Amino acid sequence: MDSGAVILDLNQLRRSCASCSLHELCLPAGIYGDDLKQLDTAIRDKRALERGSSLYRDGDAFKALYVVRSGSLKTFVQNEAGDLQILAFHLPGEILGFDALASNRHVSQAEALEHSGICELPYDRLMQVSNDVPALHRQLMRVISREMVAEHRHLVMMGRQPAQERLAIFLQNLADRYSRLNRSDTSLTLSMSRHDIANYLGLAVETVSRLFTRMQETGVLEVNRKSVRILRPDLLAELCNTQHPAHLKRHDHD
Amino acid sequence: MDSGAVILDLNQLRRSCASCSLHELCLPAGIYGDDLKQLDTAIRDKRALERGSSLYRDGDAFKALYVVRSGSLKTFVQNEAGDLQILAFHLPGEILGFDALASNRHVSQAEALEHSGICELPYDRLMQVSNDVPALHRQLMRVISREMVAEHRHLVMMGRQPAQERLAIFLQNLADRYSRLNRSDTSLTLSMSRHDIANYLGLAVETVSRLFTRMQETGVLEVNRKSVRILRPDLLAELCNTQHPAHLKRHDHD
DNA sequence: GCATCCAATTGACCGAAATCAACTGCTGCC
DNA sequence: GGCAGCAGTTGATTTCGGTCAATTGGATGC
Repeated sequence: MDSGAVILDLNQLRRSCASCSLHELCLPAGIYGDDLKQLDTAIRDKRALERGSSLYRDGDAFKALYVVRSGSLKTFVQNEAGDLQILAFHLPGEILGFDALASNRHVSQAEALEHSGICELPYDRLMQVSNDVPALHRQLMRVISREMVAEHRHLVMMGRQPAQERLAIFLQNLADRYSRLNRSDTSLTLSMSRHDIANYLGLAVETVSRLFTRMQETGVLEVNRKSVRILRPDLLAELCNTQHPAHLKRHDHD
Repeated sequence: MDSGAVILDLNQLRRSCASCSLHELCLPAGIYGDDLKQLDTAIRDKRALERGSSLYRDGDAFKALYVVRSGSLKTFVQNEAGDLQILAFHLPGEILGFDALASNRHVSQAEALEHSGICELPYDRLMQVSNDVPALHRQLMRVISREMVAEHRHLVMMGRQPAQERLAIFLQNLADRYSRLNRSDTSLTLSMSRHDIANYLGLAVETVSRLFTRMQETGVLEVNRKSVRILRPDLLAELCNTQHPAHLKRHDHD
């Protein structure tokens, strides 16, 4: 209400990249000194996003890339027939919006899974800065490439893995990313619904629910609604790689 | 054998971007005049690739991006457990190798499906040129983004679509790309095996075979080994979008 | 505090596609 | 020319995960 609150909010949001705790995980990785200061000028802060509200939608004009500063989001596409596919869940430090580079329109939607803070990187500013800072361009490409590689993993999972492995891989991947954020990698708080998990994994909600139960019964997890504790990381790792049918494996290559 | 043959071969391969028939579909799209000449200096020609031989493999150091000039390739990943997933089939004008930008190593393999010609774009030269030609950077990002969007479509297919739709979508997509190359979009010559198609679609070979038979029986296709004629494009389009279960559709978004 | 609503779980049943198996027919090689 | 070997097809059977249905239980609101 009063201007004090506004200033406080701005202080919280307006922080330079150099002092941001996500520094090493975010776009600035590998960019230093004056270059980093210049990058700072390209970053516009963005108000917080409430759970369920959208950062961008399918068809929106491309204006900026976005970095998750806090909270989490999901991105998804919908085809003409209306089927919805979740592409990814995004944790702090991760960059969204690359889908729009091709056509200057977003072809997916990004929605907050919880109260989240976002840094906005207006694309034209970013391009201006990267004229002076060649490293920025390379870093941007690296980040996109990283995202492509992650998508490849998703694709392998969807094409080849049975249900239990999918969930195991999903949980392990989340745990890995949590630990990179210096959070516990054995005690996860899932910000997405079972429905979202199921959709992301290409499974039915019921299957995901049953798998959670089964993994709890076998002592791998302790599940309590959104909170998942990994009791046996070793067993979870095993579940990620059980043997499956031969025809899916490498054929004659090599 | 004689030097005449060598010169002919070089003539065929060493052609500037400006005169290349793939011009408008390839990296040079949107780059003109002197900029295009400069881009030309970054392009090293590459010998032809025989069917079954690899352009790069998992673990290879990243040196260059590659453009398919003629023929076709498949790219695939293999996880630790050995399951292989084909990521894409690449037709003339398409660019490969972006997966290596993230880590400076390829994390996938590219293999020729038939005798193919390749343009090599050494990455350091490309970066040098793009310092002078800002449009090149943007174009590169656009191309990567386009690839990401294509991967999203693949992901929707894998996660949500039943078998017949997958094959229909695959064929229609191929037909579209053929027509952009000014080839017939009703008469396809599949350079990949049934095995490859099945793997790409996340299905068993037998399922793919049965689907081809069924689509022939219903008069949609005329199939003869590698050659597929689309008799009823309208029916094929319908098959791409039949109705499926409600839980996969959009939930409350909007 | 209680009613409503929706997320999540659990159970029973079903079906699409995988697996297993047999066979056909190219293709290439001696 | 004939045979080996593999790609592809076809059929029978199984199975994993989806669908349908009922129930639980945590939140939210009055």
